[in-house]
Amino acid sequence: MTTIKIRDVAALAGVSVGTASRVLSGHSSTSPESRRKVTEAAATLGYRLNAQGRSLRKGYADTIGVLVSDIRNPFFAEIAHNAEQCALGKGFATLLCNANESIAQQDLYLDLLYSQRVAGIIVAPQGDGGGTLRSLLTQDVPVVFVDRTIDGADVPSVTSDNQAGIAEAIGHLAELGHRRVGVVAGPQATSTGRERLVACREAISKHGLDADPELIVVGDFQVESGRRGAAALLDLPKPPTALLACDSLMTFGAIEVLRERGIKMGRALSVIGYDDVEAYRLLRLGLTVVAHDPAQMGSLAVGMVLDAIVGREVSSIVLESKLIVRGSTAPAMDSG
Amino acid sequence: MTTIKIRDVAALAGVSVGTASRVLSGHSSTSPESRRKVTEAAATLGYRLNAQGRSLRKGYADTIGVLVSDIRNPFFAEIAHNAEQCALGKGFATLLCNANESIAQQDLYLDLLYSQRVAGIIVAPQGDGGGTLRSLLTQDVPVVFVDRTIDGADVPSVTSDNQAGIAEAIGHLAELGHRRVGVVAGPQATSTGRERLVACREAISKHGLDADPELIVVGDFQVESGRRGAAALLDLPKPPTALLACDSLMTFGAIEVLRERGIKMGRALSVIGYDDVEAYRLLRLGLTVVAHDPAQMGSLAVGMVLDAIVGREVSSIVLESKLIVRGSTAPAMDSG
DNA sequence: CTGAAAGCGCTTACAG
DNA sequence: CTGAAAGCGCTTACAG
Repeated sequence: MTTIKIRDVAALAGVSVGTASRVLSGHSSTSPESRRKVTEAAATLGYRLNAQGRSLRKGYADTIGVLVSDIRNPFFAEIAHNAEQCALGKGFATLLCNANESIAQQDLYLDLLYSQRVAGIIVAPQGDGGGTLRSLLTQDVPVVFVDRTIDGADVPSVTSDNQAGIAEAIGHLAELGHRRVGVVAGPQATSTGRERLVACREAISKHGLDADPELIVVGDFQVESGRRGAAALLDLPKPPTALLACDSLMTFGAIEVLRERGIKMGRALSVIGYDDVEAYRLLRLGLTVVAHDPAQMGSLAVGMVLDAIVGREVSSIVLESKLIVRGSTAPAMDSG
Repeated sequence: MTTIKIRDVAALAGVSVGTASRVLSGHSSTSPESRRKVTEAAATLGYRLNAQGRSLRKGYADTIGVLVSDIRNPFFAEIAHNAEQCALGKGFATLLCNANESIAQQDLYLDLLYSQRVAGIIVAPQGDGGGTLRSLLTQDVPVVFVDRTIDGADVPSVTSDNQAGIAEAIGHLAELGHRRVGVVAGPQATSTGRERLVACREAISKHGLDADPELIVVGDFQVESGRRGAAALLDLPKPPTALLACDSLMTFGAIEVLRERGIKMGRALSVIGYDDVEAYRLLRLGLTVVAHDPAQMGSLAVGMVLDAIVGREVSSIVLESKLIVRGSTAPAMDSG
């Protein structure tokens, strides 16, 4: 069962391969008669295009690459899902890749996507922009950053206003009378991790809250680090009266610890989570969160990369990020 | 900035393209001297392989395709993640695609994967095996089904023993004295949806439970259908005393309804969920579940497809599926 | 160990 | 509208 190629279709249809190609790709002008014959022959033989051949000749493929940092993270799953659906609507298939929060794996998949000559790449990057990422940017494939950015890289991005969301969150806690706010920060190898931590420090200082460095622990955007971070904060000689976790997975971890210890959110401890993911709703614990919009990020990123592909100028977009107050934050109880 | 090709590397290194290719792909024998020169030239120029060219020539790519039914479903995200990591360890990059529980989209991506000439395809299929799927099976690309199967298709698969898990679940409820068990079943276009529903009916009949057809509602493996299904069951003139939802997303939906209505699980209503996904742990509501192992499914599927690629015989695997009893199931309260 | 050459499957100016 | 031919970037027998 040798795989059949356009030459076979042309032979059966009694036309040249050129004509067969023109019919099959639907581009140039063809006579109704050849259209009929070629279409019929292709159907009879079960012809299926070899994309390698086409792309090699055309110099690019009708695919875009989407590289997220962690496909099991519901926030990124949402971005990926929306990007993919949106791209599909515009005639581009998506190659979805998972960096698994590893720079080495990010580089590997970036290499893969480039070597597949995808028309464009959407990536939630990590690291310092060295390695494959840097060299990729010197190639002529459009790249768009989503959610995260790389310092100094001249790449259009769609991100959230981390600073504003965090400022609101800390401001809210300050208003409620909290002085010691514990922060489970994200990895400093990511722009979101850094920006949110900087914003925390600024807001803490601005409101004159306790700037004890012990109140800040750095996690890695994974559930387990949220657990460890929250536990460490609670075990402090002088524990915080409020907690802020800087992504959804770490928020999950933190909440688990509270549940295990029987600590009621909003009473003994105020808690603010990050990313208003669907799973929070299920918890029905009325979690106050810093919310932004992964679905919109995904769609906008696709729009940008498609614009870039056709050579249009694109500029970065910063989406809103805001506090949604629910029941998990409450006035501070006097701890001293 | 024209993209540089192997010819440029060869020129700079002062060797033929053949030698350059041999060095770069690391296959055939080459002299240390040419290795040095070519490697250096490639580095200097920032050469990056064009996978289109290579695959076209070799007839296949070092990639496998993984097509899941819904990337936002944590169960499939887990399968996808493990498959991808496992494949990477064996030197294969993964092209992850999302059918979004749509047969049309499944076909589209199947087409894409085949046209990319991936070395093998892992798919959680849906539908009757018509369309692209059928024609794909006549091609010579190895296909492995994961989680789901297609009736009559001669394709190796790694699945869970749905029948056993469901039998245990219903048996457990029968033992607790439940007579009216409500079932939120999965879509009948999927093998898992069908198998689980059949198993429910069998077990209900075997234990002499109430076989009222109103007690069975069919959903689509999405949260919203779990909500609707559970609501419909609870609104029955004679509502069930126990509920079984046949996948994790529908379980989420059902739980939401219970929470909204203030129904305590395990007291007023016994509940059994499906898939022991991580998110359940967070709920800390002690959900009794039918559990199976998506991570293992993903790894095993990769092993099978790689075996098939090198021409080894592979046979289907059925993994265990079992009931984990927690607090959400309790003896039936007399409702009459 | 190496070079010259053919060819993987496709598309697209170029003539006609 | 159509055919013949070149060429996309790579690998691999084939000689040497």
